Parts: sequence; structure tokens; C-alpha cells
Amino acid sequence: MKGALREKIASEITLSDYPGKTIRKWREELEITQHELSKHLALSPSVISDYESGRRKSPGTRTVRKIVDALLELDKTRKSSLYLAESDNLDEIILSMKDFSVGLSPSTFMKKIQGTNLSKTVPLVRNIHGYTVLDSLKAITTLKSSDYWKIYGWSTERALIFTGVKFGRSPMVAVRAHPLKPAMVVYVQPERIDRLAVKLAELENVSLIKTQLSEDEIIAKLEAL
Amino acid sequence: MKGALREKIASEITLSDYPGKTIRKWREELEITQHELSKHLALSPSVISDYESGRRKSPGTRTVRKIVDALLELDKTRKSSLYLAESDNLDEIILSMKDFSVGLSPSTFMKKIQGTNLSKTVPLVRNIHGYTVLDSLKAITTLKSSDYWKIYGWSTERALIFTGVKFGRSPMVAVRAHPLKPAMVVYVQPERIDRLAVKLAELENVSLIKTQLSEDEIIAKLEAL
DNA sequence: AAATCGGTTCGTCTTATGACGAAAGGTTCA
DNA sequence: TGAACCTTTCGTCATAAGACGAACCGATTT
Repeated sequence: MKGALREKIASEITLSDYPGKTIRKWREELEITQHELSKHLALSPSVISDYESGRRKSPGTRTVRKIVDALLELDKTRKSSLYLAESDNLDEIILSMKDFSVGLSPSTFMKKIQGTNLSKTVPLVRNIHGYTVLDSLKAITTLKSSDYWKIYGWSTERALIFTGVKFGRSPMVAVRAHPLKPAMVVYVQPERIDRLAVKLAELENVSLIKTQLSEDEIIAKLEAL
Repeated sequence: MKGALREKIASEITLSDYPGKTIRKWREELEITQHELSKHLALSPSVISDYESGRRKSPGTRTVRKIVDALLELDKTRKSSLYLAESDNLDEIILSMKDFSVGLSPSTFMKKIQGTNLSKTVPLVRNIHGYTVLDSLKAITTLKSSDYWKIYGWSTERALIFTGVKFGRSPMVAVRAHPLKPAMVVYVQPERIDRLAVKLAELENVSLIKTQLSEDEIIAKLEAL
């Protein structure tokens, strides 16, 4: 999950009748001058003008990509960056996310991700209707509480899968603090498991699972579902 | 809102290090032969091969667009059309959708769409951070529950604007049933207003608004925002 | 009135795209 | 062992992309 804005600009330019006009539209939207753009690309300003005016009618993919990336990089340095506003970096927090059309039993889901249950008291009964894989550190440090809902998709009856977990305390604290409760919390390759994390999971009636699969492996397995 | 798949393929080709490989990937995904593609484009098959093999490394936007459209058109004639599978869903249901960079006050938003408040008890306090215009009948009959979250974009603090509303009961029932709640629900030219709809809105603390603007007028006004 | 800034126009150059068609390399299947 | 089909390779050509720089236009600013 990365660069929705990048893709949007790229497709808009590529599919446009007048790619130059679309380039201009975005350059102006991002408040970048032709001069800045050309400087960043190590080109003469006239080149940009030639594209935008339409002297070059069908820029190649290489050119389009260079321009899109330059626009976004220049935008990123701005105070009012659209790129940063776009995500609140959500794209970097959510590594993968899906909703299933039918619920999976928790034991089936656990097998898929080669997980083991960390709690003896929480019964494995809540079906899993989707999952969200997130970078725990980034989620906890940069996600505003008012944006937490975004990780829940259609159904809260889902597995929240945290990567980059050390002891697993913070993710469970966050779950405890938030009104929406997942059916399952999964830690990817945790160093150790904090006892409080397990207690909180039991209090919230949330299944707490760990897996020794790597981040990449688990995402591959889930996206193949 | 049209052609999410088209945009996806276009951006993927444009942003790829090897556009030819991406073209091939999609051609094969859609089960189209080079010969078919070239015939549809009135080109020699070798041209397609040259692109895919990378002899031409940076095809122009015109070329990319022609290829993307040809792929989709050929796919459309297939029994197992990916394009049709896609458009069964979202593209025909969501008529327009946007997220604002700053929130609008509900009264400002109401003025823009010439709306009137249908409830006396729900205070107009939740700011509007975006909107989704959807065909109520299609949304209710064809939207899979696992896709519902897609209409919420980046923020649930938005206006869900339903067109083709008779009495307004079903849309509010759907909102009631769903864990994500919009800040505002707008009915476009409803015939009559069901009393239960108003009750449900009040229960959910959702502002319920009607407007006499036509679908086209309201979309035009919103997209100009 | 001169300087600055953002942008345009255009002549010119090199290189790559966009296209063809002929020949040939692999599979699959009768 | 062919025939049929999908694909690749490559020599060749015209045209457009990709780039430069100089001159120029119009606002603002100094």
C-alpha cells in the first residue's frame, strides 16, 4: 500500500487527451513553479513549458514518472504538503488490508498464519471477516486517535496484525483505549510477550496470537487468501 | 467515477521500471494474445512484442492509453471479464467522491447543496471532511458488505449523498447496520420522507438532509468545491 | 525605468519511439 | 512430422521525443 497520490497523478497524465495540461494542473495544484521543477529534474525550464504547452504531445513513461516523482518530492518539502495530507502516512502504516466475503473461523485463520494462542482464557469463537497488517511503531506514534477507525475497514470482526513488535504492550494498550475492538490481535515475530498485554487481551475478550512468520511471508499468505 | 481498473493499469505501466513487463503482465492476466491485441490496434504483432520485450523502453502516453483501452475492450468481450467484475461493483454505484483537505462546517456544506434539515434533534456540529454520492438502489442491491467501507474514503466524517431515493428508509437502515457512521446523510429529490428514517438518523446522531437539486446539479456543485 | 520572476516560443540537434515485415524459435496437438 | 499458434528478433525507415539556449512576453517589485 504505497503512493495512492502518485498513482493517481500518473494515471491521470497517461490517460489524458492532453498530458501537458494535466501536468500543469498538478504542478499548479502543488504550487510548484516550472523553474523549480526543471531545476529538480536538471532540465531547462523551457522543456517543462514545451510539455505543458503540448509541443511534446505524448511523453514517454520514463518522463512521466520522473515528473510525477519530482512533483511529489518537491511537494513533500512544503508546509502544506498534499502528499503528507493524503496519507497522514496511512499508506506507510497499513501494510496490507482486506475484507473477506465470508467469515473465517479463528482456528482456520490461525493455521493460515501459523499462529499460536497466547491466552488460555479467551475462547476462540469470534469469526474473522478481514485483516489489517500494520507497522506497530508507526501506527502508535503517528496515527491520530480520530483516525484509528481507518484500520478497521468494513468489519471490526477482524485480525489486527502488528509488525515490529517488541513486547506487545503498546498495541494492546491502544486497543484497550479505543472503542472499536478487533476479534483478534496478532504479533509478528515479537521479541518477548509482556504479561500485561495478555491480561489486557483477556479483559477485552480479544484473541492474542503470535506468529514466527516474517512480515513479508504473512502478507504474501494473506493476500493469496 | 469510471475505470478504476483502467487507471490502475495505466499507472502501473507508467510507473514501472519496465513498462513492457507490466503490459505483458496485464495482457496475460486478461488472457489476451499479442496477435489479438495487435489486430485490435491495427498493428503488427511484432510491435507488441517489441514493447513487451523492452526494445521500446519508454512508450508515450498515447501508446500506453491505446494499449490499456484495447486490453480492457478485448477483456469486456470475454466471459470471465475482469473489467465487468469490477464495474459490477463500485464504479456504477459511486457517482462522485472526494475528500477535502480541511473540514467544512455542516451549515456551509448544507448551503452549498441547498439542503434542508429533516431532524430537529440532531445538532449540526460534525464537520464534513468529504462526500460520496451514490445510487441508493444499486448500492443497496449490489454492494457486497465487504465492500461497504470503500464508500467512506479517507474519513467517515463525510456526507453520504443518496440519489434515487423514494422514502429514504433503506439507506438509513444500511447506515444503522454498518459500524462506520457518516456525519451526514443527504437525500437527493426524495419523493417522501419515511418517519422511521428520521428516527434512525436521530438514534445514530447523523444529520439527515434533503435537497431538491438534481443529481447532476449536486455533483457539479460538489466537484467544483 | 530597470530588474526580477514565471512563463512562452522556436530553431536546432541527437536519439528513441513507433511502425513494418520477413524470418525464425518454441509449444501443443492431431 | 508437420501444421497451427504464439511469440521473438532484427534491419530499416520516418517522425516525434527529449533536450538546449536565446529571445521574448507580462506582471510585480524595487
